[in-house]
Amino acid sequence: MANKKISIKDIAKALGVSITTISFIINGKAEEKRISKEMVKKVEDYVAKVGYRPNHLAQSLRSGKSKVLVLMVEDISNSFFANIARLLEEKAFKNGYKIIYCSTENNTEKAKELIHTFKSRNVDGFIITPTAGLKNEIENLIKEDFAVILFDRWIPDLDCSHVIVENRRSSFEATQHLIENGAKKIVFITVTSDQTQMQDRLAGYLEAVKMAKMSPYVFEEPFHTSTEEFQGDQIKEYLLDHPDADALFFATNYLAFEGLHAIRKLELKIPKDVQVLAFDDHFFFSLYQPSISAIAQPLELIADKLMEGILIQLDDCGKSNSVEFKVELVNQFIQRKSTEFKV
Amino acid sequence: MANKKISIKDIAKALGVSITTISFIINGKAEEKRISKEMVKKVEDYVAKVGYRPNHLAQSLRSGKSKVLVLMVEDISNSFFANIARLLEEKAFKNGYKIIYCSTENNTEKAKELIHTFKSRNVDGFIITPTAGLKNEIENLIKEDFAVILFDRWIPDLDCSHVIVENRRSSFEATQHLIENGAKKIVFITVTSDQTQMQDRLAGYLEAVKMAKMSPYVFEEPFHTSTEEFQGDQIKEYLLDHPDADALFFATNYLAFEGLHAIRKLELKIPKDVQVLAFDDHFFFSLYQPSISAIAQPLELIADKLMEGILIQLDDCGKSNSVEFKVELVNQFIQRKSTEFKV
DNA sequence: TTGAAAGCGCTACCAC
DNA sequence: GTGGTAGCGCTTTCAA
Repeated sequence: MANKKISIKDIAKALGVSITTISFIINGKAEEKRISKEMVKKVEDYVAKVGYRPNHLAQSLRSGKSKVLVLMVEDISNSFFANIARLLEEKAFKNGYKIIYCSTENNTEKAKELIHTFKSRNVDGFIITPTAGLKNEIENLIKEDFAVILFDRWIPDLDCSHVIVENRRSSFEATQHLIENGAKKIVFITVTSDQTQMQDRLAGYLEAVKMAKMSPYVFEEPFHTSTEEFQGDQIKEYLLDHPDADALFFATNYLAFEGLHAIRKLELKIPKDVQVLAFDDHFFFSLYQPSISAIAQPLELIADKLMEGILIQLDDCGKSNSVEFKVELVNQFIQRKSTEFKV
Repeated sequence: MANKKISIKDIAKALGVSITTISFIINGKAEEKRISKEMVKKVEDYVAKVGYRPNHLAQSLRSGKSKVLVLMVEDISNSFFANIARLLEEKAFKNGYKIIYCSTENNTEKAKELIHTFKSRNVDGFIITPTAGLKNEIENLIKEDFAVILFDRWIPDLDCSHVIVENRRSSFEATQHLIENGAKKIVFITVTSDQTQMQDRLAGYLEAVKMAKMSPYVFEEPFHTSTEEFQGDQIKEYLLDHPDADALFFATNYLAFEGLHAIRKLELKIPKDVQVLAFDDHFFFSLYQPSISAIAQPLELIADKLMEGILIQLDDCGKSNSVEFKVELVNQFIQRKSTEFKV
């Protein structure tokens, strides 16, 4: 059991057979290469007996393929990404691929470094939540015929497969919902970011507000992701300055958590004093009291489409660059107590 | 920019220099090998110009090392693991290592398969939340001189480095806290699992209850992890059968979420009707109303110790097996409103 | 039906 | 100071 490592060569020696033959058998090409049944059996038995495992590294080096996909997300501790990761891994596994994840922490330099590392490890494909700074790297990946697919956001002026959701539309409709509920002053709370999904969510809000001839109120926090402290003091200050705000629309769920802290500190009642709504659902929202309305992204479907999109590229290796795989999925609005119609 | 891939050989040809020399320079051995300054400059300039990147795959194949560590957790979408993952990644990066994660989903077969895959990809070390079924695989990893460190739980009868927390003690003290608050019937809610951390948490509870001459009440759900639905109906049934339960101690935070659902459905008041306490803090607990007391594990420290422990093995390559690195860290009890002293 | 051998890109020993 | 070359373990073409 502790035989350091047994290679194809050792087997060849032990069995007095050539390396080639063994390689064929191991790779299921026995039929094709018309190798005798006895030979196959002999080799297979021996392989099973010594517990031989081919060295993937060497296989990759030789073949240029690795059956490994990389998932690069902004922050793996964000529940949206963590869930996508889990779903993707499952699906990849079924298709014979391994997934390895890593977090870019929205650090373009780190992301570049990671991309180079993985490139030189012959991974077959990349699933990425990109930052704008990654445009060149991604372009190169495509040029060099790696399978690439983006999600959550995409990069303008870059022709690349992606899976996103209807950010603008959902945001628009959700805002209208608040308006129908009687909101007069809706504040959109977001972070500074030029990422497309954030821009689209904002756009949807602005559009709905404009259509209702209301004034827009946008509060923008400095960029951060979910992992920081959720104290919400900045939002609290904003609300103190805008005591007549009667609805808050949070661009992400972690912003909503901060907002809930702020609301609590100010002892505001939801939805009586303020309605609350968030983009991107979280199990938390159904448990909080009152429960929080949210726009739920179709996680399972996103993962499905990502696999589908990347497999297309992986399969027809080479001519893939022409493939158009740009998917925009529908979200589901989940109304809960925080936006209940005011009687 | 789109030069498919440029290898060390191409450089050698272009510069009329030998491969060896280039390899030395690239690997910072120019000094040691006393290579002339001009030569170094010539090569470095060219390397920079063409953007040459060494092929890690080939390096690993040759050297047997990869500077990659694998983090295998039960479920990456569980916030505890996701946070550890993020912290570890950061620390690994600083030490020149890459981390790749994967989820075992508590599936021993899948975990074995993953271990084999990574072994044959020459990863340098494994950081694992093991299941009992993994004992053999882990033993082999150690025999084969991979760096290995376990966390969250460990495997009895297996001599392996690990980083865990004081489960039993924290559980004991937390139970006493409930008793001091006047609880007469404390229910410990857990899942069926022989994992050491779960057993220890249970043991701590039992000990404290026994010492107070109270009867233990343990409700055990079938095993599951955080990703399922949080409806809490089983807990609700249990509580209906035990209407006099006046304190609930949840062995994990996701169980607490289920419990909170149940409590809400039963319209019980926290802490008046039932006190609530959970092992493993979650940002949710400080936001929920009333806020929920919890035993917080020292995430940052866990990640630190894991890196420290695995680096020891990585550094003194070979004789590492004798190293004893078994750490048990102290948790922090965070009292919140859900266990406030009853007046 | 099987085998020899080239070579993926790199490291490192040994020679000059 | 610099270069030739033998592999790391595997796939695959070509030959026998």
